[in-house]
Amino acid sequence: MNIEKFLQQKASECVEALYGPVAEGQLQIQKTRKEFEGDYTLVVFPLLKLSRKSPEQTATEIGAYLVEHCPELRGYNVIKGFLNLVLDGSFWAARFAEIVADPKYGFAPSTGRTIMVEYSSPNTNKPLHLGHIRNNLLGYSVSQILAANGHRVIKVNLVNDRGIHICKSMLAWQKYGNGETPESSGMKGDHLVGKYYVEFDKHYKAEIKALMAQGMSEEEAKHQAPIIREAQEMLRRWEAKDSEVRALWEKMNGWVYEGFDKTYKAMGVDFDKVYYESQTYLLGKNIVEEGLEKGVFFRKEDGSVWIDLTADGLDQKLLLRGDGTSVYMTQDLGTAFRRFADNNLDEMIYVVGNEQNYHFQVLKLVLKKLGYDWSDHIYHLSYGMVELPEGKMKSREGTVVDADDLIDDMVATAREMSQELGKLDGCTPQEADAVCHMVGLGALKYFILKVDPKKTMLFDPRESIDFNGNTGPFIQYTHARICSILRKAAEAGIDCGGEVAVVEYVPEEIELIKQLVDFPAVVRAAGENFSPAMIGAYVYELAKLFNGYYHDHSILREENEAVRRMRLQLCREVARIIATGMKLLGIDVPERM
RNA sequence: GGUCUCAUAGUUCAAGGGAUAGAACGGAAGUUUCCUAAACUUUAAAUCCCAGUUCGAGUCUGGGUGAGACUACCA
Repeated sequence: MNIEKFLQQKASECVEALYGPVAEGQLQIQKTRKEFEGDYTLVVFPLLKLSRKSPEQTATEIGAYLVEHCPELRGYNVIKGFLNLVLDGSFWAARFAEIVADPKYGFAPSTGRTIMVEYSSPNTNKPLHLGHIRNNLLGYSVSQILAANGHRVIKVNLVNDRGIHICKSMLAWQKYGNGETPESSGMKGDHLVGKYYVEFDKHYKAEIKALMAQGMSEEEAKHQAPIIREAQEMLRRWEAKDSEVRALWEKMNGWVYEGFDKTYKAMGVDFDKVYYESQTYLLGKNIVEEGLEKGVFFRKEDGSVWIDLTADGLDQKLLLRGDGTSVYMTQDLGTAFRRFADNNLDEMIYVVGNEQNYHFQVLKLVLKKLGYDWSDHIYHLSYGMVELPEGKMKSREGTVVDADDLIDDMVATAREMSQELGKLDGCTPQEADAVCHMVGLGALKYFILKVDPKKTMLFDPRESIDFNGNTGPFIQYTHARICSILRKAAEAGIDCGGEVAVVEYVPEEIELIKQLVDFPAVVRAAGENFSPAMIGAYVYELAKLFNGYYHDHSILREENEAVRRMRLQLCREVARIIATGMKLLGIDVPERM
């Protein structure tokens, strides 16, 4: 049950009886801040116009009325314009019993809505880096959260597998690779291809420099450098379906996919459907035709097609080149159309960095102007860049943080710490590996997801990600501790099933129950805001509350059997919600660590 | 130049117009004969500047300052 709504209803009846009709927004129920006594607080300032009395007097009148007419309330106190309400212990016992009885606690019933989430969308010319990690973790987590909110979610990846940048790697490999393969070099496929992308750039730069030394302008040199012309020729051959180029393309992309699969697997993300740009890049031309017919687009003398968005505060935007070939926007129009038509989508979410805000603004606007109402159901989940202390990552300057390296580092750090603390002494090597992977990735994922997606975040590789404090491992540790208690209880043959025993709760127990009660509302809010960070903050708070409780109160040593049983049940529910919440972030929790 | 985003302890992050701005790391000081000390407790430390709206502003509005992104017939 939603307690805020419940109290709002009660307060509404009360105020109506005392002062007359009230509007919805005038009744503000919020959780009472820790430093005051009470569970929920009614802010009475908005009601003063109705009551025509002082804040204190109004609050006192409402409080007295509520306590008299609402058996769930045990008492109230007034501080300035704030009416703090204290709920009865039996009320919390009832809420707790509801949670225990609900195996799908926190999950909403099916909404019947279908939402597609596109994320990852890598280029196949270089390995994944830290920026991709944020994208992947966000996309996966948001998908989980939306599913928990009752939506049918289709996770898709649109792989950018064609274009001049792909040809650059291919050409460099052909020229300088000497037939090197992932097997012969022992390199992961995506890294091997990435190496040749860098190699291309090196030669390209050298050629530009040489041409400029001969007196050519930089601009011209960039166009005239033989290696770039060769790459462009390769792209033309690719588009003409030249069998030799296509074979090379397939071979090298195959290496990359093998590498990506490993990275995705290590990160624990997956997709329901993978699109390849080589198969979608011709889409959208019919939409361009349609736009021309409708007079929404116009053609310039050279044959290129544009839309004029100056009236909307934007610029003119190219939609089709003069030679009839597509640009990014063309295919995005086409794929959006195709996706809505084929999947009967209610919503389409693009997890793409905020550097493409402009692109998505245009995309939505163009579709809107064409009369497609579903453009309102396109949402660009625009996340901020991950910056290094020196600023933005630049692949050409070698300042990128490689995804595989980072994951390996995190797992290695987890292993070192575990060994230092002697945490995994009784485990088999397999169990130890699994825990180190869980903890290392938990640290990385939580570190990234706890930050509000839309904000630019900073990552300092020199200060490695923490394992103490507001971190993934802290939460995982809390879970492991609870599991340990439950294990010991089971070994001792202590039964902790059955009805929730109604007993007096200590304040820390009420706090824990309150936090558990909030879970469904947090899941809903996280879904509405596409914000894994909200789940992270919630689970951290829950873990922190539990650690304080654990420190001060004995669970297994409690002598009163009913109290001990209640405490064990509380432990079990806390562990369950921690695990559930972390799952929504894509983070696994260990049973021991 | 134009459009947009951001600005909170030394650092990294929180705060649906509400009370004395929360955490964590780092700093200082403590806690283990007792369910895992990757824990717990205590402590010092912050809303970029100037106006405005409001009973009430970190939050909304205007102006400034600073940082970043975008403004390709690349994707």
